[in-house]
Amino acid sequence: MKIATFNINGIKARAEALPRWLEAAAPDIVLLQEIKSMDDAFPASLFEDMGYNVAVHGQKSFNGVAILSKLPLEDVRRGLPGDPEDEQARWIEATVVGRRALRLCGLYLPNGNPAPGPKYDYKLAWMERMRARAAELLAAEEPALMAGDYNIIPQAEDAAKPEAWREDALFLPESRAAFRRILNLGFTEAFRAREPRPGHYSFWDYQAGAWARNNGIRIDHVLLTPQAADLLTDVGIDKEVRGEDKPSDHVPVWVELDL
DNA sequence: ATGGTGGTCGTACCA
Repeated sequence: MKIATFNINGIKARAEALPRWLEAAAPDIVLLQEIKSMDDAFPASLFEDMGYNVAVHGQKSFNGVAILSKLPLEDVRRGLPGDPEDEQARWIEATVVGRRALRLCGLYLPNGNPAPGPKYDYKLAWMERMRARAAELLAAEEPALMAGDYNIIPQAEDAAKPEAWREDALFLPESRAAFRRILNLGFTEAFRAREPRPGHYSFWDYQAGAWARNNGIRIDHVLLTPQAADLLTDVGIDKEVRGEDKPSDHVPVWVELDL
């Protein structure tokens, strides 16, 4: 079962590129971020016509996450627990059942810039809430994954020019430590586990010819519980998508699970 | 050399 995460940077702007990639890559499940759409404006029928079930947690103009799945989506939950006053749409969960059940968590972690400042405080607080939910997933001792745009460059080798990110919220030591606090609860970072070599990126800025210069960063990640990691057979980044017409600034990152 | 591009909404904000 092929499960992908893809920050599409606006569903309206990606109305051609996203279906094109779905046809080519044929993922079973896709966790989408930055749909920048309200629930009722999301073109669910476009994907339903391609055989996907659709669950949306939308927001006007900003953020927004969704799940496309060829398997039925059960027990859908929207929003990251822990702060009832947080209205930003950055978290969605659902369960799919193959040979066994898999809990899916799709996330769009706050960017946090500029740091320091209130946006950075929000990022760190959000990550602490995520850590609590992550601990619950581990305690269940079942296959589960958390995939999405983490807005975290885990290590220097995950950036073409790490020095350029030294003071950025995506690479600050406190950001990376918060990411490790989640990871070190017992998750497997799927791409790193299967491809330890540097030079693999999932985001290239639209500005300053970043794609042409391969000035990228790896910030889209798939974290697996041990029971999901047992099922991992392959990983990949579909970087060629970045060079096609009207691309997102992110590309799909995927895992293959023997589910 | 502190620029540059893109999406969404609406003439500003976010990344």
